[in-house]
Amino acid sequence: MHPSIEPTIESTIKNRHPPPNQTLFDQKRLDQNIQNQMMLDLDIDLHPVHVVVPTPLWQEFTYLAPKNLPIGAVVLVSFGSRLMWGVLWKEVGPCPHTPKKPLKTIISGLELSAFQSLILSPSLMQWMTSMARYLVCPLGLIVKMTLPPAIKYAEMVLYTKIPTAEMPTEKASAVAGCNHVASDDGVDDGGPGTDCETIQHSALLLAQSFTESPMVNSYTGTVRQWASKLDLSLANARSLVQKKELIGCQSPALPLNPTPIGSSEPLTLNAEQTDALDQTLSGLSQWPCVLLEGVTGSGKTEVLLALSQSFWDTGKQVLVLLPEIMLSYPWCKRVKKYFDMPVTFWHSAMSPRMRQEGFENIVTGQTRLIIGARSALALPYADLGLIIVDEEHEMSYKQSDTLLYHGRDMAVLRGASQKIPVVLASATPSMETRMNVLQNRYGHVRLHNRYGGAQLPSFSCIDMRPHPPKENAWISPLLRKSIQETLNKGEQTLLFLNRRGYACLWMCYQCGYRAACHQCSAWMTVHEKPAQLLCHYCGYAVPIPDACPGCHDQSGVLLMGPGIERIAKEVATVFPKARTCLLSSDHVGSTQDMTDILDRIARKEIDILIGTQLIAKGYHFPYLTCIGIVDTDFALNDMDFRASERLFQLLYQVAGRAGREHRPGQVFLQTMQPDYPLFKYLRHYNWDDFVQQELEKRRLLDCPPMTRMTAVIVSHAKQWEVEKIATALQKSCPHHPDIHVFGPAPAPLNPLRGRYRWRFLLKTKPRAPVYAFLKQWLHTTDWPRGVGIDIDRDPYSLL
DNA sequence: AGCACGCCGACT
DNA sequence: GTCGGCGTGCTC
Repeated sequence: MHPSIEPTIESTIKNRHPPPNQTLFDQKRLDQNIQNQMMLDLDIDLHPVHVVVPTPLWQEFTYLAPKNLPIGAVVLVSFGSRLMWGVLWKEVGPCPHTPKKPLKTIISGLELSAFQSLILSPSLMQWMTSMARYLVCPLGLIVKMTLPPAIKYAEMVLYTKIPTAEMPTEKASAVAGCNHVASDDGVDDGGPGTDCETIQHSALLLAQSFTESPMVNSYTGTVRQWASKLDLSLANARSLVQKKELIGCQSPALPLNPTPIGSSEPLTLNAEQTDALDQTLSGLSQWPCVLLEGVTGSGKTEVLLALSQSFWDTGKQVLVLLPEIMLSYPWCKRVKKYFDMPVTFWHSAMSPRMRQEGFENIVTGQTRLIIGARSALALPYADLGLIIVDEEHEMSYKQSDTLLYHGRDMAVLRGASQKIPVVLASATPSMETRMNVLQNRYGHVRLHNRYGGAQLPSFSCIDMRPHPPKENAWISPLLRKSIQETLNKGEQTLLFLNRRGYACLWMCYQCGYRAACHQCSAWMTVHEKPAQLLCHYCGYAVPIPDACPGCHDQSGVLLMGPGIERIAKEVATVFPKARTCLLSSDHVGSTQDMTDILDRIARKEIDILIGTQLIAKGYHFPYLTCIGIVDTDFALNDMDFRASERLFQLLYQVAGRAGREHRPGQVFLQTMQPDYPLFKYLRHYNWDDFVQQELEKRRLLDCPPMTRMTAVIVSHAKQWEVEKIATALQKSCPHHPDIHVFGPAPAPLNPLRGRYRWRFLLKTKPRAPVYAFLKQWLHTTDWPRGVGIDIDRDPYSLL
């Protein structure tokens, strides 16, 4: 049995799915076949093991596995009606539970035991367990992140090349046939269970003989990697395997490719950066995690790249986590500037081909720099040496695609589990990270100055009270004047307003009807570009009505609260000649759109940018010198305890876009409350004092980071069902001295997406046994269908 | 979560 | 008569 036969097993089984007029494939016969094949052909000892499959189930599933398969091996099993790749998690005792049916046998993993590169390390598995416990979710969901769906795991087999000239034919055939030795009964003299060891042993010898021979190219890779190395099509590379020119081999000892990295342009750091690099390196020997805090434009990225290089030099992989995939473009440009090395991207918007290629490169260690979104965090890296979490404070790290977790926190957890150093980078670190620094749990390195002597832009408030903004006049005369001056100088302006669309409310003059979302109890936002009313919470959209649905009046509507589209309209009338560009998630569909726009800005093809928080991130605009913050007052009334922190970070980041090179920048903040304390700190970029008073405020309110919180959300399509369950839960709530349960209370914005939600809020002491508490409370009874119980650890949104 | 099975309405 | 809706139940 050659390893290349392995995918064939999979496809054979898949082909057994019911041909049109036949009954379903006979699972029992299939199992028997596999088992027989294993027993007869290979005479392998089987034992019961738990395999964790990527499903959201709390049960454990027991299979029979060959004894030589290691814990952590990635294996194919038949699960229900389909085949799934899972992880051989643990061996189970001689007498596990008594299943009604005979246990199924692992389908593959056997051939791979000698050749596969995919075996999860104990420390990775430990992190996965910790993560499942933190999230209070089944392990299967974590496995789903580590082994993403739609990856062809059967193709993860490693091959090495037999140089046709040097390799004697007999040796080659002996090598290629080494598996047959095992499958031919009687040839091998070993007793039961030794065959696989034989395979492994010969494979090992083989691998050694190759790597030790100077004549032989020791490159090791998957078929796909060979195809790209030899510049062949995948099919041609596969035929090399058929022709035995590529033969299965064991994963070589890491570092795989300690080849030096070419550099296009030397990466030179200034004195402050060099100092920061040294401090970070020494900090990482002291703390598991170091915060690199640098003002916007201080050249953090260069410090991080220099740091990464020291890990690449030892063959280690570096993972850079970004809150938005859009940010990978500026990062990639910076990398390409200094290093001539392959970069692997990992995010949700990748094509299946890129995904497969990237996964193979990550797992085999072919790539040493991975730039990715949160989802890249759980992958089974060959040899991860450093995790960088850029823009550490970004709340978008905590978003729920499938599971609700904070990318930064899980990165720190993985670092701790696997002894991988973690660097958090930000100009405006979060209160949580700040707190960890204050408690001496993290190291702290600062960059105080902008790179190349650039200055932070001057910051001034424009008091809007004397001239309150009028309909279609949201830009104050002072700001207008400044924009004009900037235009005259041929420089760029950014108008910032964190409100998508045209207006945030559609309201009838006559009867006061306000357009609301049917599913979310939220007002519909008026959009112009696709002309529609849109719910920002669930995406429900309707055409803008011609007449008021309430009173059928056609005379007119009031559009309350300007969005950026409306500001754009005002700009068009005030500065008709200026070239403008709208930047929000509604106007930028893809990474490509974003890179196009960023390039246009860099080429000075745009004079006035009008954008939401999308532009506040980490972009570099050399000609941007004037920033107008149109309105932030709405944010001052936010009930969320993190509102001030968020606003400060947002405005600080927006301000950081200006005056990045030698042109000094100016920021104008329009407000009705110029005396608001936050603005006082902001004007002087006084982050430290802001943090101090903010932490004091949190202490008084008993809020994070002084205390930990967990939200438990009960949801159902019917209002009274939720109330019933919430009340029942309140009664059954256990008691623990370190856990205080508040609620239940109906969530704000009820219903959301057609579901009613009630919330409990748990405030807990640092070491409180939250997992055990929640398991006992919520998982002891089976809830009726339609009931949702969601747990949000360290919630960031109170919605 | 998937996916199959199962039991009722509108169609070539 | 079937195609197809989604309710229910299972996955070693």
